[in-house]
Amino acid sequence: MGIADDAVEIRAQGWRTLAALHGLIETSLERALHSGHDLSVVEYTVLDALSRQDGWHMRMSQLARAAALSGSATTRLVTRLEQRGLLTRILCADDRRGIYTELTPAGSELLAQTRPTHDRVLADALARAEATPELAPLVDALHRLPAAR
Amino acid sequence: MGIADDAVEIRAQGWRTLAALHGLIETSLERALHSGHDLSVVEYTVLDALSRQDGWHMRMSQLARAAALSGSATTRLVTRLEQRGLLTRILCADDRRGIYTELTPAGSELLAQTRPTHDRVLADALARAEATPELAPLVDALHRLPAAR
DNA sequence: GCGGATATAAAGCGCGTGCAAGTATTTCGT
DNA sequence: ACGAAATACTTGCACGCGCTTTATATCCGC
Repeated sequence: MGIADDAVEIRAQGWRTLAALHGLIETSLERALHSGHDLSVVEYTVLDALSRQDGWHMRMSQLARAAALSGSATTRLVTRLEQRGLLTRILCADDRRGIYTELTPAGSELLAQTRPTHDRVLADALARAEATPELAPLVDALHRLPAAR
Repeated sequence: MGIADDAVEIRAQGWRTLAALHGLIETSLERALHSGHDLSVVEYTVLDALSRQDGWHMRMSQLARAAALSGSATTRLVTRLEQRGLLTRILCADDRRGIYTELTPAGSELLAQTRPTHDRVLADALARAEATPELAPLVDALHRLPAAR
């Protein structure tokens, strides 16, 4: 086994760890948000991304990138949230192909109610991951991430 | 904003980064494996996990954990792969409630054919991620992960 | 032995996803 | 200025997933 093979194995190992941690967190969040606030993780992600734009709007395609979703999934997700009155579609004047989305007051409120749950469950999931030998190093790295920017 | 709020924000930021990187890799792999070898990422993960046990078998529940899947999904996944002749169910002698799964020669062969694609696409996705400012630090951390064990 | 817990299967249900095809609108080449 | 190519979003379709229920076989403590 040469150096190149090692590199391949290291990447694969890293990816497996990443996937495992992601799965753990996602499952925890999914259950908590769904049962407590009728929101899926992607839905929360979208609302959160919109709120982070603070008063400004986002295009569907930007939203798709932010949530790592396909175009079609984004359309339906936005439709879903729009019908629940959590956001609004705004046709854009300068490029009439584009559609902006914006949080409604109801959307902001639901997000505010949900955020504590989200943060608590996230902290909890990370703590559990840290107690798992295979995942601990990644969790550590994650905590140190902002310093590296 | 106090120290506690900072910690919450750091966790959320880390989770967003993790999710973004995971999504990028998963989408790349999904497309490549599906179009090139008729395998989904989960299916590949399962075959890979089985091969890594090297001659030994895995229980359904272990498989479920390894692939971050629910019980029902695992049953169907194994059934699917079994019908394609890639693995076999083996009733276990010592605990006859349990069912072991084992790669067939055909499964090993398909895995061997698929692995190069998998590794290439993974390397490629990581390279693209490293070129993205927000993701680069995490990718770095991932590379350094094995050293931290 | 007997009863409660555990491991898996199978089937039904609703749901969200990606892909491919379709429509509208803008941009570009000449 | 006109048609082709590119872009933004939508819709039809098939598929896999999670959850729940029903069923079966097996193990373990008492």
